[in-house]
Amino acid sequence: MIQDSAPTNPLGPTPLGHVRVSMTPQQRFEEYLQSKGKRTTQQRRALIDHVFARHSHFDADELIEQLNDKADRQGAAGGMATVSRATVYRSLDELVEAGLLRKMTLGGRSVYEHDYGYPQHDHLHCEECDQLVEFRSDKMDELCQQVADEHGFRLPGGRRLILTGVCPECAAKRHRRRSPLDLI
Amino acid sequence: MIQDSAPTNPLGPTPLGHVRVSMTPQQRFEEYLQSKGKRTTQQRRALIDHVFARHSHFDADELIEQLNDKADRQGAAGGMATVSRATVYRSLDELVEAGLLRKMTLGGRSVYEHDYGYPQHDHLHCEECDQLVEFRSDKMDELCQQVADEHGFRLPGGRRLILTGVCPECAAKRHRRRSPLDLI
DNA sequence: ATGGGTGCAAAGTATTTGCACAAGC
DNA sequence: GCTTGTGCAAATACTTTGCACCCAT
Repeated sequence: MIQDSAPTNPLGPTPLGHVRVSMTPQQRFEEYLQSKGKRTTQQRRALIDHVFARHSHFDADELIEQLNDKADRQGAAGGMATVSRATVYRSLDELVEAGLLRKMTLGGRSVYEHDYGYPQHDHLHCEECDQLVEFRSDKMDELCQQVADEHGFRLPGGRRLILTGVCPECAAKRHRRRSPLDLI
Repeated sequence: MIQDSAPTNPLGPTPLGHVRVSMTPQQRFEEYLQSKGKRTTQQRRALIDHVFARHSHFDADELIEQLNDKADRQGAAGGMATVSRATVYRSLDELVEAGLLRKMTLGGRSVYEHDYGYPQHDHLHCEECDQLVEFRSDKMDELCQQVADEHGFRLPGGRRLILTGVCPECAAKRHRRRSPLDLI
């Protein structure tokens, strides 16, 4: 389970605002599917609707669980398709290929976030609790580009930069563990 | 298989030089083992000798393969212990805990590099060929610290920053693929 | 001798794939 | 109807773990 930086407000405003785009993710996905001769299925629709309902980081397992919960809650009447594990993995690849999602690897598993309609940014990752915090820095943009240039690296589709450390909450826990006085 | 930036010269000078340390990695590991009441076994010795014989990035599988090759080549006479898969994984954890190795996750698997006697640095990672290039940047040091501070993150034991993109070689291949003229 | 260490094989975890059936177009 | 998509279950890749035997102290 990926912890976002504001886990108590999953439906709140996105941390970094958003970029104006002319199509909804749904429309863009449909366009992508058509251009590839692929079909618009109930599963693909259910998946993209769910994924773009809110801005958060997630992995395949969370998504599978959430989709199945949702389908269960709506019951047979809701007409909501269930989506199998294999289809979720296959669809996530398509959404990445379509430029709608961005994939990154964090401590052994794949984590996804919105790419379409969302600005370039980097991440702070807490290695203790897995929390993922987004940040923007113009200086970082420049510096990354400079470093990449020096080594001939291209950063197509935007870079992926992850700064791993320990978040404030976990740092506090660590400190507490080391200071028995707090327990008196 | 992890590609290092200078794969043709595995025994050459380390990319970023090294830091003077008062103990060899072997000595330091032995010290760590003793402090933990652990034992100096043939397997642990074979492993640390091999790992610190040259500066490179590696994963568990490569290490297992290399150790077994080495033991085979030396034959029964060489007295070189074989090291099982499980022991390699267990020992790598110990070397990380001892501060001798640094572990990072790259595209789904764990990759290790020297930490002891090696300066702080960051990595460029090619997402096509998995090549890993080290770089040093004072500006990056400052900027990372600043970003971390702003978000209350601590970067204990040195940060881990990975900049993912496409290396010069893979960028060239990509370009070639898109330019059929090159094939005429 | 004795408690930690090792090897083996089995179990986990995350993801991919082959194939028969279902469903868009 | 024809082809793509889906679900299932098996396969794969990487890592961890239980346990009986081994060996460093």
